[in-house]
Amino acid sequence: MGVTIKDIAKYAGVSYSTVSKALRDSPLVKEPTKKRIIQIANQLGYQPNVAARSLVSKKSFTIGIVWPTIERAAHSALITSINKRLEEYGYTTLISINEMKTAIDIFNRYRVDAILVFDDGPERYSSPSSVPIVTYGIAEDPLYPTVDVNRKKAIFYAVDYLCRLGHMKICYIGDLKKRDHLQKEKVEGFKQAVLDCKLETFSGQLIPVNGLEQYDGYVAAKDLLRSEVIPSAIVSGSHDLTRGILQAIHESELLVPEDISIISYDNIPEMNNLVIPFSTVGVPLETITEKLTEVLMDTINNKEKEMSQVIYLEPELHISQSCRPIN
Amino acid sequence: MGVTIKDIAKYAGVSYSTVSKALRDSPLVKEPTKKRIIQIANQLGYQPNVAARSLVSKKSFTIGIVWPTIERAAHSALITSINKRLEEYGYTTLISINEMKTAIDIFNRYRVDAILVFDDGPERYSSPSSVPIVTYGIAEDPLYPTVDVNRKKAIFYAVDYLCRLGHMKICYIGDLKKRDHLQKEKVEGFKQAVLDCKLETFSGQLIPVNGLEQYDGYVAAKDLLRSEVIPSAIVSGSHDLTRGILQAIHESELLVPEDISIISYDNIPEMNNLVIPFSTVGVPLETITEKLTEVLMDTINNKEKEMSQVIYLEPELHISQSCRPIN
DNA sequence: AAATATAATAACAACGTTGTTATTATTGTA
DNA sequence: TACAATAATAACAACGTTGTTATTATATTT
Repeated sequence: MGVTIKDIAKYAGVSYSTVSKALRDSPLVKEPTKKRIIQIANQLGYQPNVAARSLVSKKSFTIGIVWPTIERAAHSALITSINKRLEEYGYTTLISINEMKTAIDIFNRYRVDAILVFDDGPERYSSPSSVPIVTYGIAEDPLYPTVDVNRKKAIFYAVDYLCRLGHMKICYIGDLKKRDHLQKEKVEGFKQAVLDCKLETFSGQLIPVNGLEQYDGYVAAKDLLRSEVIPSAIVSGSHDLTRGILQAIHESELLVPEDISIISYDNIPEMNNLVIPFSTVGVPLETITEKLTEVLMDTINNKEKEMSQVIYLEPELHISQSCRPIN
Repeated sequence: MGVTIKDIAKYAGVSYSTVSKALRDSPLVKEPTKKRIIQIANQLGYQPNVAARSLVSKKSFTIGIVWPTIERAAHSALITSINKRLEEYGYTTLISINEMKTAIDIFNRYRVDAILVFDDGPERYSSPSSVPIVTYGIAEDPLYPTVDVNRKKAIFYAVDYLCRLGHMKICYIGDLKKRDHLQKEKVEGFKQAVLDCKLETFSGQLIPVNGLEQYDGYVAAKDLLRSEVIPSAIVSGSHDLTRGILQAIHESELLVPEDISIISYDNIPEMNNLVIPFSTVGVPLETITEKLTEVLMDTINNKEKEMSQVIYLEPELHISQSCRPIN
């Protein structure tokens, strides 16, 4: 069925080892021969068999991405970006949407060169893996080398910015559950900022959501707007929540930022596709991409020793049009 | 690095071929030996090397999914469903988000058993592939066996339903460009229904969008609501557009379905997460999953001859709360 | 022109697995 | 007890590739 180097060899009247070398552009084969072989290979539609190649060379030039939360839009932009970046290094990415443990097993069977795990959610299994793993997500007590965002600082920056604009009554909408470390950190950042900036504290300042989907944000914001104390600004815990919050606000005939200011965690291109370009706080997509790619390459090239186990990325404040000063 | 059957063999004091048979549960190896070997394999964290296995057996039990339009939310639910269904057949799925041609090449190198292409968009390349390909999408002049939705009928049903509710002034929001066959079909269904149901025709009845994202729907609906002729009902060309349309409607302080009825193409679970549960027209997710899985399995088992090149799925009307009768 | 150095190609082992064939151990039968 | 029949295990080739080693063809030196 598939064309092999032996087919090419027969066709070209050379040995198959010569074909192998010719296709890998080895200097050990004469230029005209090389050219002729490549020509024949193209003509026959040859595709190297990854299985055979990686069996002997122990390299697959493939990175497995574990992405169980396929619905999370925030990640699709990042994955697209990483895929493109890795391509420049000659690496291909393959994605599995199975749960973490299963996906890691699959990629181990495929002997990919490294695995990148998008580690949302509080469930965590350590899976025995002979393939090196890098995670993007939870830095607390990491099972593997991890790239993480300094979420606490991110939310701190958000509040600080609003404070500098003159806002005194600020709410946070996000996951308040204790067990989810990712979300907990953000809450801590918020509390810290409220304290440091000497802002008002009031009951109902921290608004919980049931999940991290758009709808959860909608419901939470709806509740908030129904209450008597309406803040002058809201900090939203994630992109998807923000969309829901916006929905609720529009239904209440309020305008952003005239009537209420919002700033969102998550710094992805989609933030500009909202009704108004959004002010955000978070690590720019390219920065995450760069760092993750770098860590992956270092891991593959056995530079783990020189790497620290956890890398924190510094968030940035991105000012756009969703917040206005209070006079 | 990785544990091989030879390691297990050494450990168990048997030949590696016995290990191979034991792990594949062959009757040729004695029960106690088998048990002991499996025990050791687990203990050592053995993962079979897919490369070696598929090299000799010419089977990988893997299906490659080509999904260049990773951002399209509508597909993520379908892919999740298919992944789960194929698992029941003992197949693993791997996803590539590279452009169609590249992705097909990659999966050919990996010698997956079949490739499933999500073929949105008008750009189409035929790539030489020794691995069988099935596409979900464009049935017109298909390059490979294709599963498609009868979109024309779907939109027809939508209009017909609105008509039976008494609506006379109905708009269609969607892509009107000539070159995109997927979208063109829907427009045809709309025109046909308007004719057959003897509905009003008026200028501005067909509202074009620039893309298929939420924002495109928002802009289009915004335009519509600014014009003097506001219809009593809207047919939306896709889930993402619908979200945008809803946004615009809420901003105009109109209510669905009290002030305006909407029905949307696309029949995915997310439709229930909108502000109100949505009436839709389309093929239920499970039906698509079932058919795609069936076609993939048939393709792998060389039953192409018995298969027709194009399979049209029949859409269904799903009535929920986004449309109301006109009295 | 013969001997040697070098360039080009061919041959072969290895990677980890499976399926087939060969060998050895254990029965059952006369 | 000896012999065949069968059960259990071992040995080996093959899959398509790469890297190393062996062979042959060509160029260089004297």
